[in-house]
Amino acid sequence: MDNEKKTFYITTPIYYPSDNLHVGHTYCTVMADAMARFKRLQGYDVMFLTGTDEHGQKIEKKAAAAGVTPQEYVDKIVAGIKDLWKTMEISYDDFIRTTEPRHMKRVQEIFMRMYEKGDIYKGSYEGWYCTPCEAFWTESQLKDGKCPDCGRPVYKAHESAYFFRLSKYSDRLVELLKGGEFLQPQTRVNEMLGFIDQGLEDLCISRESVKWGIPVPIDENNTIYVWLDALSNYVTALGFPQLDGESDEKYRKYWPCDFHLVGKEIVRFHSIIWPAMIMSLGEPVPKHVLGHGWLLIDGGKMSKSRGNVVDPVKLIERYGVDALKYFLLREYTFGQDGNFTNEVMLNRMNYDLANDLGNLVSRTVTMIEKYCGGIVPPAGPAEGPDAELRELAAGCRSRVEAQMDKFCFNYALEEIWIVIRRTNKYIDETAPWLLAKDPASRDRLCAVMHNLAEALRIVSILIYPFMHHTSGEMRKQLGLAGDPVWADAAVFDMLGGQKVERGEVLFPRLDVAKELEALDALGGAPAAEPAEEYEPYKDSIEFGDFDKIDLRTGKIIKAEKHPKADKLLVFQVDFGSEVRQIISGVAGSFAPEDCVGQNVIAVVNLKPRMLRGLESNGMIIYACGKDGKYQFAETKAKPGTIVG
RNA sequence: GGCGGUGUAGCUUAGUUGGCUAGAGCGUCCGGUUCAUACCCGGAAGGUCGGUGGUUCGACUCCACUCGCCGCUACCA
Repeated sequence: MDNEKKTFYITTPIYYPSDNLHVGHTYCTVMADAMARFKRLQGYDVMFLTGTDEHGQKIEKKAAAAGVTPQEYVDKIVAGIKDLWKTMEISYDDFIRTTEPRHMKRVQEIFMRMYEKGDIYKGSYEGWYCTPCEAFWTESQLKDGKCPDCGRPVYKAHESAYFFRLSKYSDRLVELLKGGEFLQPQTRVNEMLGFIDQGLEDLCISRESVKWGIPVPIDENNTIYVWLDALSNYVTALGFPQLDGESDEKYRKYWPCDFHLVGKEIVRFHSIIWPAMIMSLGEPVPKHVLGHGWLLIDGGKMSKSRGNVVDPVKLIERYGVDALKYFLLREYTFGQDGNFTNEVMLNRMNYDLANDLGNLVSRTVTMIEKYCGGIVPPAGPAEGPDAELRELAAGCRSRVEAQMDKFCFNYALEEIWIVIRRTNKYIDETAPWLLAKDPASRDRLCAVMHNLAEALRIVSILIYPFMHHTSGEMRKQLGLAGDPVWADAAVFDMLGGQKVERGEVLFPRLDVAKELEALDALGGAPAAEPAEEYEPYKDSIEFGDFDKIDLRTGKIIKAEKHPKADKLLVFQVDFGSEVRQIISGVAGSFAPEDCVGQNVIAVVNLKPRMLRGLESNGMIIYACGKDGKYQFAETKAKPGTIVG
């Protein structure tokens, strides 16, 4: 007998537990959860994986600063993350931590397989490293000389390391990306193709300096670097590679993955590096990678230092899991950035949940109690708007499916709300309170009540993947037993004889002005004291190294935009003995005219360098904030003075 | 600078291969109703579909140029 259900494997990224998570992380996980619940309801055998990426230098340093071991440090934060998912009722089937033995030993095995295949070789690495992001960047990737991801300073690091022959897979990756629907949204495909087009460099996959990581099996001085370590989680959690005495049954069952849900900032790793690794292992590549957008606050990225982090726990405490999940899934379009504001959220909760859905349930149950003794009547002959309501409600299921297939949670919910709004209208059209006054319309009144209950029953099934509490509460109030069955959502006239039971208000109406005030007071308060994160000092150097640098004061006597580069300013700097041309990438921070007359400190013995056709002879010293804005290092000394 | 995307009512947005009076939600104004969480229902106002110029019998939909924003990438000594 072959009754095996179709499988569905979906993942979130594994989060980096250096801090607690915010609504942005929650957003991604909520989408994955809704999809997982939806697929289960449809009858799929679902595997929903999330987890944490726990290695790396940043954790090492954070732990040291906190005076605990890295393991203790991550244990604590991971416990917090699991708590959050519990609060959010995220229905993951497995939670993988990269510090678990099941993961670590398999990553080592993966390393060995790739090594033995000749896809990993030893070399030496030099690059720019961003500690907070745990990322190496090539010179060309830096933005204003800083980490292109977080805008913080990077420093040069070099050491012996192992490399993955990423370049070898260029052609196959292009084929994969062009092939169809591997990566969505489509605009990301162009970006990735453009990236590959410029030539893929081999990827450094180990680090000498980081101790907190999985050791390279053949070299105790190296630990495996984040990509190989973290990305592998999607298969190690399933038991791949198969190890002695352990089962890889799940791998054989669920791989290749149906959907890797990731933020747009890590699309590249998931659509280039990860498939290349899988290709190297000779295994089938994942079916889809989906890059979602970010939740922005006031148009900017959510970040601790900006003090605009939204704490999901506080929102849940105040409004409930379902309301928050509904808002996140309804308001934003998959793949696009969305602006998060408390006001938009509160309005959504009021209009859609309290006014439309909550109130509809309330008025329906009340009327059935009042007019029908609390018992849902059987179906009656259809008349007036009945047919339209039935058709709309019963047909909604397939429309929801169509939207969910495209990960369009917002449109799926919109489809459901069309039914809800139509049902509200149906009450007005049929005016049960008038029917109730005339004994002759008794049958019609019952038929109307039946239809209302039916519409709500269907809605209770349709919203289950998104708001299972609300679904349950609705079903309780409608006197429905058992879990929702997806097939039942396409059928009308199932009810008759159930005892309804008026319950609590599903979603209380919120006083928006009052709530806004309360939320502000809760600590959304901007940057009261944005826990300033300072960069760790670089490794110490010999005095001799420092003494090689010749620093002098100078005065800018002329400043203009570089004609062929939008980020560069071309300065003429008077050093007393001579006037030199120095170019800096600070066009984003200063208007040229404001720079004239500015005293500066500059390195004067740097080798001259051509920048877009103009020579730069030296380097001006700036202070650079985390916002990427530069400030001059002030001096009052006269031009030409030695700084040291 | 290169490549890609995007710009539709106050806000968020729908608009398959070009075709009747460009849809929807929220907001605004007017009206209706009372079963309900001062909710719900109806109606109206509001868009020269970023700008200019083309192709076409006809363009929000195609082409060119242009402006704004966004992403990837490059210059940042």
